[in-house]
Amino acid sequence: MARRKRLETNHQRVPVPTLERMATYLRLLSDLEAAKVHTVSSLEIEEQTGINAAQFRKDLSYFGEFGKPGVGYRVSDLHQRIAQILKIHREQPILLVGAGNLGSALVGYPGLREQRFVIAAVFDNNYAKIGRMLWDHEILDVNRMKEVNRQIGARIGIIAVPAGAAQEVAEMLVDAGVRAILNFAPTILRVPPSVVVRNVSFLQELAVLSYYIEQEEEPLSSPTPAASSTL
Amino acid sequence: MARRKRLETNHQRVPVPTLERMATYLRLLSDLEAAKVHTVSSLEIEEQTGINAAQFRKDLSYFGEFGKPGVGYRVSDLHQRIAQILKIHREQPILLVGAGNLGSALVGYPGLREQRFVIAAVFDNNYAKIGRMLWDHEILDVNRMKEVNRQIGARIGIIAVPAGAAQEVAEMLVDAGVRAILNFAPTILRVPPSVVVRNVSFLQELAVLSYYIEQEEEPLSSPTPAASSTL
DNA sequence: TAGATTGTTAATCGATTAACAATC
DNA sequence: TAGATTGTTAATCGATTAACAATC
Repeated sequence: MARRKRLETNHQRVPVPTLERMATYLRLLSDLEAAKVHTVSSLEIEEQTGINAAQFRKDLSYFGEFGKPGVGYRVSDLHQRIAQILKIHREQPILLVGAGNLGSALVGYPGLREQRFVIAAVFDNNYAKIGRMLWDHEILDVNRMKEVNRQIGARIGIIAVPAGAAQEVAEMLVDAGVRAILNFAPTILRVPPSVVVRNVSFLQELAVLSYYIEQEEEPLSSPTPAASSTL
Repeated sequence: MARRKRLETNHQRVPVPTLERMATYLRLLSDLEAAKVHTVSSLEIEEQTGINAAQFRKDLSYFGEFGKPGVGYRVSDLHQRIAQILKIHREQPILLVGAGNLGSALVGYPGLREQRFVIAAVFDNNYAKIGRMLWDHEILDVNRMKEVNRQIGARIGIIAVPAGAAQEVAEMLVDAGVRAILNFAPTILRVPPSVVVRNVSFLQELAVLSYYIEQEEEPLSSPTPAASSTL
């Protein structure tokens, strides 16, 4: 029912799966660059990622022309242009809310910097934590978020708080000017249509994996009724 | 090209998006149960999750009949049956590889237990870490994985190691009997077709979000244009 | 019974892939 | 030039949603 207004002005609406793959290509291209490979073809991309070559070319076609027929793609060019498309060619500041275990792991994750994401401020609502350090960040009071972000101008926020607090935090982030939220809490967030949310839920991922596990009739020691018929 | 043999025998092949949503329904149902709600209709599910009511009913239809026309679904029944479908109705042991920040956050995450996932063993290859404790787990030598898993019989493994080590770890997990892998490393894993992999890549998620950020012509000092037209 | 809501079929929509003319 | 590989159109596939008869 809800006819979502897409926030991008672009040429053509880019499918989300395409964007996800763009990030994959970017990573591969970094590796190739590091390996001093100068040129790739779409078929080589397919071999290395498992993503169909036509799919790759189609994905790129949403953004322009990138290759030379008969030759392929220059690795460094393509890398740079994709980085530009995803807007990670320059530093992107991020607000992190939640200074627990997960928050700590995120701040300490070196991969972020590699892709030019910078955690610019860390917030928590726990007075026992506020004022203490998380790595090289002082943990700030969540209530200072809006004020602090006037300086930073971050457009991306990460929610790493328990499910019960997530909705409230989302609203604070939006109020502070954030337009995109990465949500680690297992809750469905309600935000204005102009704000994009993506959820990272490893519980959900585990549940999906769990489904695929063959139900090996129990390492059944003795009789153990162990209802069998899976049907 | 690669015609993937699906490992499930089931009636009909269940779409992955359906499985992902099943996990969402499960979570919602837990909340409803806690709130002492006894019955839900598909329309109420739509209101609370944003997932189309027809979609919900279609999703369930892959697994059988769950509701009463004119009435709806009994929350507790539905919860239990979905848990059974996803095989999280009983404890599911997991092997965790990588005792770094991320691994630590995972072991310390209380949500896992709530969904009956149990991290049964933690491995690392760093001799400085092996033998030390991560929460209540002794960190074990990766090379003991196969041996240790003979006791545990875990079918699910989590990879929380740097990208460079991920492929090797994946192979060790498979060798140890794991059939499903949750991969946090930013690499594409190559595994036998009988093994399922799901990737959790928050860098990728951030990259996707980043794309959607309006490119506000730099916070260029004074006038603050504050670009409005979302169109 | 009348009203509500299911389960399922059919229609729609969108994403993936194959095929090929254009071009280096 | 001949061979390779692109960018794009058309064909296929699969997932989402609307519609409705069945049924509580």
